[in-house]
Amino acid sequence: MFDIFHNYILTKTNNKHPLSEKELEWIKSVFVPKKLRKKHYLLQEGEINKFHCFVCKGCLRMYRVDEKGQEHIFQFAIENWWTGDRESMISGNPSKYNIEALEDSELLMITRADMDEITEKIPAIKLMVQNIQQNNVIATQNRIHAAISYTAEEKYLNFVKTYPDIIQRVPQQMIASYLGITRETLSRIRKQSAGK
Amino acid sequence: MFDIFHNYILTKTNNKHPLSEKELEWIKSVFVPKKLRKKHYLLQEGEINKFHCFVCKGCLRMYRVDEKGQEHIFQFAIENWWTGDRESMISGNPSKYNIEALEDSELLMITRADMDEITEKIPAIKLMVQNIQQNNVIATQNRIHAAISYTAEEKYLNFVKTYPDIIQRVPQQMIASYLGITRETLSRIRKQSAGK
DNA sequence: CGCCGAGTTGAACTGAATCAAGAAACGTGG
DNA sequence: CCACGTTTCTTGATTCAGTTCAACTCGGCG
Repeated sequence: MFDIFHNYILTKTNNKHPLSEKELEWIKSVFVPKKLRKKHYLLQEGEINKFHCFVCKGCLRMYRVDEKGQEHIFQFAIENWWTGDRESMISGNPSKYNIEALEDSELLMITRADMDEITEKIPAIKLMVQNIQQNNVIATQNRIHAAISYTAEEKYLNFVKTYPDIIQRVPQQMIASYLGITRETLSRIRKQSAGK
Repeated sequence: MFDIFHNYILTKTNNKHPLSEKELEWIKSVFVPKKLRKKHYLLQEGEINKFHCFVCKGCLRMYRVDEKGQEHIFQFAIENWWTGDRESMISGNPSKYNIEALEDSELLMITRADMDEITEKIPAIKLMVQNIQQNNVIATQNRIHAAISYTAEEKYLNFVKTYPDIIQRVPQQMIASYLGITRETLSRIRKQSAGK
């Protein structure tokens, strides 16, 4: 499991800051491996999110249930993604989100304090975190633009283009939920725009 | 102008890391003051965004124009907010956004490199940046939730609650654009839900 | 004083939601 | 490996929230 993470760090840092033996040991000591079976939960509404979670293997969804009982997916996380409710982690308040494994998954978990410390003290991690934050800013900016500007069809086509690897792994209805449209609408869109 | 910024830093850091004379001087040397008249632009589509901009006074909007000629507002910025197209800054690509002053405004601008440096070397700034990033993560998470879950009315009421100070300063139609609804719909919502 | 941008209101229209019913696809246990 | 139940996807009919188009009001500014 740490091989995957190690590799991820190298990629994120363009091998510019290879990890020393010592640093690697330290990293291994602060991350907690966790296996999560399909349909099991990493976080449930009402709990306080204490960990950043790196996905070595598998697929998860982070979603919220509104007053009408409707589910809304905030994020999918597959290999080499991070998940966790950042709001709960930052504020210390109970989370409004659930994080559920859609496949059997393998994770590496780390507390916020440990993460802050290794980020501060290991150059490779610092670079990695910067890289993640930047990608996140861009992705977020684009997601908001899509949400307020696009039609249902445009939202779907944009998603396919942006996350081709996720399309194949998660049920349609969850894509619909992520996009803020109904599964019926998505089904019709797919039929109608097949081959575009 | 720097008084306002200095105050802002103190607030953001709970006075835990007051700035030394030297630090203040340094800060003054890397920020460039800029006045911008109403309807003038801080950034136009196609330009590369080079600066982080802190708003000391005034009000701006950051928006994008889609293929159909429709404007979509990504952000409003009033006193004590930061603005700028982070995507363009990070990627170095031409921006798809415009930033326009809605009122006569006074800004403090700083290049990314300078910002990175003072963030690294001045503890108060580091704390401030962390604080901003955290607020940003939370605000963003909530905005996405609102965009994919709420009805037009809920979006508006949520906006009023979240940004009561902005409501009074910007035209209705721009609020509508920010929320991803039409000005007519917003007008009807306001009439119908008056007093809620 | 006249014009222009902002906001409102009405009527017609439409994209997407809702409701309902089947058809595939999938996984699990016998 | 098949049979059964469950979940996912599709399709149709209907409804509705929100858009579009158009006309009109209001307030401010030049």
